[in-house]
Amino acid sequence: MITLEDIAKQAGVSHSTVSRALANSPLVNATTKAKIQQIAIESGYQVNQVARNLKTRSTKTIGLVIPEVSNPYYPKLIQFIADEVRASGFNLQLHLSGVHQEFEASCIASLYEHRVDGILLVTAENGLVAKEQVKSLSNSQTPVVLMGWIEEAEHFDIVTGNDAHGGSLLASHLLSLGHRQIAIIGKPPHRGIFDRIHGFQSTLKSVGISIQHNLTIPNSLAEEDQEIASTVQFLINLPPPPTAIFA
Amino acid sequence: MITLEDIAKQAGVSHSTVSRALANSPLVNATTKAKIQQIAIESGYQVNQVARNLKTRSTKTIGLVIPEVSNPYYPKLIQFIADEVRASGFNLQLHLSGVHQEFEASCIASLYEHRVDGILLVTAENGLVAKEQVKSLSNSQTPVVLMGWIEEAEHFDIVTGNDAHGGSLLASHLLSLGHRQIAIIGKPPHRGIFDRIHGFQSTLKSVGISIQHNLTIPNSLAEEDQEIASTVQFLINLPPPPTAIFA
DNA sequence: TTGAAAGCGCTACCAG
DNA sequence: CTGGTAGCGCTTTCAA
Repeated sequence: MITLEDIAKQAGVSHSTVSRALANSPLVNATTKAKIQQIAIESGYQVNQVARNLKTRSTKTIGLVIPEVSNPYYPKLIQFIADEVRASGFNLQLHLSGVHQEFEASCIASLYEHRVDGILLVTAENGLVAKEQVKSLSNSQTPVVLMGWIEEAEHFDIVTGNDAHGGSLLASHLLSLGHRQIAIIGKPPHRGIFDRIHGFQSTLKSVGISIQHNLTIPNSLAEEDQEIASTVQFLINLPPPPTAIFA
Repeated sequence: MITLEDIAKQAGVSHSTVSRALANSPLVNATTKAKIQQIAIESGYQVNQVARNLKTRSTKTIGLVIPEVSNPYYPKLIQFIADEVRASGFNLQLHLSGVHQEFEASCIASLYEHRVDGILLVTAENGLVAKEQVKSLSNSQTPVVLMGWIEEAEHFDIVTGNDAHGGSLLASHLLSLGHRQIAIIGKPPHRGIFDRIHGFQSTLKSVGISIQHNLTIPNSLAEEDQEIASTVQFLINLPPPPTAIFA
């Protein structure tokens, strides 16, 4: 492995000068700089980021913890994050925390040990599993941002959708169109949907519309496309049928 | 950031001893060791892998270069690799080289700079873009394994499917079933399929069956499901129709 | 069983 | 403009 020292010898200067030259510092004589850079290229020198990271106390890498990758939502997220990270001149350390986030804690530990400059932690149905770790990390220097479903946001930095508000907006929209007989398909399989339905229903209630249970179809009856089709059929055949369906 | 030295002070020993104790070395007095480990846990010490990597000249991480992640094949690959890497106690540094592998070279450079212990390079339709880099890497200490389509394997370590042989096997199978009128759907959009068709056709030829061009449907006519359906319809209506379709 | 010391390759300070 | 030197935090000899 070729080092700064090797180049220094070849160029007849000190390794400090080489370091400066390769960082394109204006403190180096232009001729010397050119010569050094030339030698560096010819010899195929590649800086040792490990040493640099140790010295500068920064790794220019961010850690991404994501449950899995078979759910197509995650690859999309990874793609976006990876592009952004590269564009900013950072690196990505990827850890899969497992479908049930069973490795979440060890992923975080490993990333901290590698002194990544920041952690992006994507949670899933189980919420934030390694809560204590994240807490102690935020007390340290490492910034952590959570994405996904988090039960209690506490003092964490977090990016998530406001599902309840979304549901509420939907309800307002339908109400403004004059709908009063509104069916609901889908029972909460996980938090986000629960919140959406909850927001939807409470807005309905707030204007005095009571939830009609015969119009509320639990999710278990509407998992497959086919079942959804027949569920819709059933709703339409009701006397009177709903004028709108929230699904 | 808490270091070995901090723990050493607290325990009243030297940092060398702490290092040994945390590595569970038998050279350390059992009582001291227990005490040190206790302090380490209480203080929340986490080893600095950057420093360790510099000293040991090994990073326990492998670099994965993959074109993109929207093609569902790649997430599957990532999942598998990530699991294996973790199971072996390694870390994963992920780089997306871009749909057309436009970043392949810089990905490899970055991984080398980080002194990863090995690189897994997945190529796509463009083949191996950063050929020179890989060559010089294999001359260095960093092992590189290529996956995907590679035009010339040269001296690289490579894992790939034998598409031509696969096509040939398919042909033999159909022949053994007595088929002689065999249609082919799909023109090569990329190398693998080209090879498969080629292997298929040469096996056909080798037993004296000439390729019937009216039975060979170019891919451009069969990209969408719908078009494939009508293509099949067309083939079946031929006088005489093929008895088998290779698609 | 322990500590002192060297050194991984780099950056950055301080003199000159 | 340049070199010497210190030191990032760790592992690993070498002596004691």
